[in-house]
Amino acid sequence: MQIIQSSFYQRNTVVVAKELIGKVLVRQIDDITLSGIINETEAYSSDDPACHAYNGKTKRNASLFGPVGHAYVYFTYGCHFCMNVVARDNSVTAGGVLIRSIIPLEGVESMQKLRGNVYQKNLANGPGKLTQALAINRDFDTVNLTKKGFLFIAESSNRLPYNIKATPRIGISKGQEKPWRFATSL
DNA sequence: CACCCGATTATCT
DNA sequence: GATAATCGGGTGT
Repeated sequence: MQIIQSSFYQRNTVVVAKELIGKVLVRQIDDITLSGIINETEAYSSDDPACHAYNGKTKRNASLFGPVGHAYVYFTYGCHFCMNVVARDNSVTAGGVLIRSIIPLEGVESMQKLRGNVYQKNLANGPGKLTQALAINRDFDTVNLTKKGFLFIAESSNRLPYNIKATPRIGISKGQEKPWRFATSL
């Protein structure tokens, strides 16, 4: 299992979003491993009105301005967490990639318990769902994902996805024209 | 299967 | 006081 280094994230946010498709998100809970293949992402950078960091740094979005390869986790709609990976080049002050969906790989039974026994297809196919399936909460904000620990991202041993589609992003009111959502069905 | 709506809270105006 | 990078359950076709 090869962990992705921070240099991977020190590039244009949109490029990182696209290339994160097919990587493996790993969550280690004590001696249990939960993992899944990332198959849907969205790019948000500070030059984009849809980005949380567009209007400057606040307490909530501070980690988007922090070191690349770390997590940005926020709470929304009163009941859901969403997870981003901080990624940007030097042309912007903040940026991150929203992980929207993973395909469960290891620890499926544990994910089902965390999710309340839903079918595998619906286990982690949404930003709020995957954080619940992996037991990710606000405490994971600023966690370093480039070191082996309880949460990190690794190269996949599976074949690379071949049909990545770029489409407009979901659930936003500004910047809707940018095709910065990436998805694959593997 | 399409559409509608409530939950529930941090953040900003 | 309004809004939000969502979800799941409900209703109606």
